[in-house]
Amino acid sequence: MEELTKKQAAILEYMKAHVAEHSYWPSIRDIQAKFRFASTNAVFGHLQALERKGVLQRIPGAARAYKVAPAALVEDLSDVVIRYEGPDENVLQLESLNYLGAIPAGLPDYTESSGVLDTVQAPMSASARRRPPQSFALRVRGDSMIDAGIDSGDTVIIEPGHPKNGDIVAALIDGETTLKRLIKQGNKVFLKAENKNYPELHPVNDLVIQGIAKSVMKSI
Amino acid sequence: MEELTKKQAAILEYMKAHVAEHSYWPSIRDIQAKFRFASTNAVFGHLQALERKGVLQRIPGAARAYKVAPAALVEDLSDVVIRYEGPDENVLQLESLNYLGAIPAGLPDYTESSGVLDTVQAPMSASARRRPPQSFALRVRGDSMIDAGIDSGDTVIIEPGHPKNGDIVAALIDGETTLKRLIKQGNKVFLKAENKNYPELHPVNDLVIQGIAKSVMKSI
DNA sequence: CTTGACAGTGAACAAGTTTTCATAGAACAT
DNA sequence: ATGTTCTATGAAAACTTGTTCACTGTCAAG
Repeated sequence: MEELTKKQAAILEYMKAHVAEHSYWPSIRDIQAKFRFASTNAVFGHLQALERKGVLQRIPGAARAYKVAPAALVEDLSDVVIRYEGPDENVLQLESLNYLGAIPAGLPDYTESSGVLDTVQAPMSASARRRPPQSFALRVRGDSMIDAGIDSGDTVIIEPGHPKNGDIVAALIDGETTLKRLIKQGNKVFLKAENKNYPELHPVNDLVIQGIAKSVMKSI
Repeated sequence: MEELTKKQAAILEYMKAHVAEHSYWPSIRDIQAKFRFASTNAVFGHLQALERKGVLQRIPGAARAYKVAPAALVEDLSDVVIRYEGPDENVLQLESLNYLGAIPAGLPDYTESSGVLDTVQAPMSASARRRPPQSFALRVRGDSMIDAGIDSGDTVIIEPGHPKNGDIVAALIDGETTLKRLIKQGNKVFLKAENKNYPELHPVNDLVIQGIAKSVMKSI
């Protein structure tokens, strides 16, 4: 995906933050004011660029109406990836859920991960972080991760990034998204189901990591 | 809280559904079209009513710009509530986190609760539901709910609604939000910590329920 | 040294939207 | 009977907002 310029990224961030805080999108003039542009057209150009680069969708003619694109998450896994050979019977069946459109703003850095959602209202929660916008949610079907505390019906929040050995990842296998633990032994990569009944390691090739599972969400 | 008329409720529902599906608010004309009004003013009147009744906040003059009121959730618990007498040592300390502004859509009904987030990308997940916009998230501090699988550091998603006996609720006690199980015995109401070490029931008065805990979110 | 992407100004237009005004029937309580 | 609330129409006013046009400048790549 095409890279965003600094200004473009800043504007996109501002827009998301605005939605998060106010629950509605800023107008072009709102953005103009925020960035001290002398012309609305400066903003207009950036919005065009953001749309061209696929990260923002505008609704022509409509006021304060946008969508953030579902974010392409294909990582390069560099040295790791080989080829995938055949379907996996024990894969988790996952439905694709859209991650919540707007992520509340607050602190600018979300490089370090662990927290949840984000803070806006409480000043004391200044240490909270937010998810990168490309995060998405998956609803789990199947029991292959029950030993990791992830049950069928749970929703898993996936974030982009380079997975480390041992991470639980969402991987695209045979056109389907699966959730498993990533195991690296020597120069081989395996996907491991966290279920005593399926103890085997599955060697994989052509692995496309969609993101790293950061948190589970369970209904009470 | 003042009751909504059927039409008002329907319009509010539609608006929420629209935000959920498109990530931006409908215009008055959108609503007019949806309900087959011959005049925009029909909608306008309803919006005024919704604002007057405190469930919707309009931003005067701005297009497609609304907020849903932080849900006047002061339930009537009618026969139930008495008075609160003194601080509770075992309350959960919670930080207030903002719930994600926009919820992806799909189906229009979210009266029945249980699921998580929602679907947009996958057609197969048509059965998924979404949260009411007034939902919010709380980060848990303390261990008084560990027996319910809610640990310190977890994030709990709270939804508005009338709690049933046995529900885990977020309640405002002494100015602080606490998370406990709601127990109704006869005409008395108690808040119960889910921790073997604190087995007592705490009778409460002046109980303000902020919402019902629907799901927990755990970091992996 | 030209080309193209990026960034911006300034003004104006057209369309999208909210808001106001005037008017009125139906249901319902007083 | 009478007022009030809810519902709705129809038209117009007023404002907001996205969009376009013409023009300028910077900077890096080819």
